[in-house]
Amino acid sequence: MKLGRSFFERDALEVAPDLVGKTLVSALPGGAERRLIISETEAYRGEEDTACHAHRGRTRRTEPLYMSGGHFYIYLCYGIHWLLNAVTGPRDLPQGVLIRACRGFGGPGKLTKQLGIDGCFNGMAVDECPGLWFEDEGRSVNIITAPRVGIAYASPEDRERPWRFIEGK
DNA sequence: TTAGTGATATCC
DNA sequence: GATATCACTAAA
Repeated sequence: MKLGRSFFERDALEVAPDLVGKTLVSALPGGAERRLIISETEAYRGEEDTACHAHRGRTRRTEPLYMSGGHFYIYLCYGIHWLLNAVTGPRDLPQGVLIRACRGFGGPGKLTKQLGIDGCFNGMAVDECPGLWFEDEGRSVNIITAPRVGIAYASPEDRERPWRFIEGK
């Protein structure tokens, strides 16, 4: 069953662990579908979170984060890698969940490459996007939490927050 | 460990 | 205008 916007209109800290075990589906050119099971996510939570892109306020890049939950936020990192986020929470509260990995794929940049994701999905609604969506296949998994990675610039307390969610066994 | 890559933010 | 930064990856 396809996940609707209401799934994402909750706090990022609820959505991020819920997303682990869900299926990410992309429609490739030519009609094929690629289905991947999400195995790792991270929550970014508002202007108060110094690791969140929005912590310096609203800019053109972070604009999608301020939309209501249920939209994609996709941006180019290091000039090479598209990173996929799902926007969560109410409108005007910049929260999001970074999809870090799926089963069989080790990193956020690899994921988007594998799924053929690029900036053209940025800002699209998850339930109105013809090429990319989430599905709930009734899978339940154990979750392991850990500190987020790659955010050395954040404040010490934000660096330590256990807002990374990994599929356990 | 380090080079590569380019959009974005921030500073003149 | 310029330059510093960056939620990464692959090669060595």
